[in-house]
Amino acid sequence: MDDIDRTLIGLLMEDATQSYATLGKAVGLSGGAAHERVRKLRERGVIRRTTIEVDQAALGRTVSAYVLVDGGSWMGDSADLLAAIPAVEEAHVIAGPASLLLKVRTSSTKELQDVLRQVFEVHGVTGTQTVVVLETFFERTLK
Amino acid sequence: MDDIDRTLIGLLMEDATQSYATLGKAVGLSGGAAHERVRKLRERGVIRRTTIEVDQAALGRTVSAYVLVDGGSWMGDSADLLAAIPAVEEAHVIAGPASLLLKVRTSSTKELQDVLRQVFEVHGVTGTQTVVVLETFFERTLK
DNA sequence: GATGAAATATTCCTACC
DNA sequence: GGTAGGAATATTTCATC
Repeated sequence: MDDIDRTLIGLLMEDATQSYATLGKAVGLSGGAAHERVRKLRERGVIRRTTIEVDQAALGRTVSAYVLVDGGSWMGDSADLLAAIPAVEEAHVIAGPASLLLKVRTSSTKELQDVLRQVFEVHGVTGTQTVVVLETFFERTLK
Repeated sequence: MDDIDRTLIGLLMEDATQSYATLGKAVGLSGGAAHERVRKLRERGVIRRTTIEVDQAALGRTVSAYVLVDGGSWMGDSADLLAAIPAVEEAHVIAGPASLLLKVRTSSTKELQDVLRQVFEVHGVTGTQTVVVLETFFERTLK
């Protein structure tokens, strides 16, 4: 994991459709060598997968919210139960004012309400506090 | 934007290295037709770009935190000032207990402290409240 | 909009350094 | 680890429906 690997990762994050020949040129290697490095980064799990970035608003998901969850036991199957709610994008155990923090994305505030109801059904949850996003300045992936 | 488009988006989110022939077969179209649909989704901005998903921990970013910012004017150049801090992954204007919510990812708590110092330098910021992530159950992209 | 096929480009082996 | 070359595949364009 050297600077060349890090540069390759940065280039692929910007545009994963580039050819290995182009990538190689950018880091001073042959296409084959660049290909081999990327293959190993994938193999080692540094690169998890190649994916597309989708405009969530274009898919109708216009409501974003963060939900602080009180009392949810962070053991057992909480993670699975939360993962089973399709609108929950992230779930973290936190140090601070609550046990869990969720990021939720829905197509309406009504659907958000449904999600909160489902969260309440997770064992041990005693309360939620919801922070609704009014405007997103940016959501980016770090290099 | 029909069900076929939505299926194509879902398939590409899972694996954007699939050939158009494979994608076409999965939705009952020829490779050329699948290609044309994906091209239009890109053109219309529904698909923003093709990128890689990176294991942040493998890059040394092991500390994640959410920062509630009080008093930050959400007008003017706040967005630009926050975007200039490389560790800030997301910045949202929120309705609730604070003006802004940031997601921050750093390689140490010391670096997190530096970031908080930089946030304080943004015009109008009167206070911050930081929620440190202890464990991430999941971070996924919604279909 | 979709198809099928031709032209072009990329990926992915293999052999070698 | 890297290079180089070539066979196998994929992308992209285009005429046609």
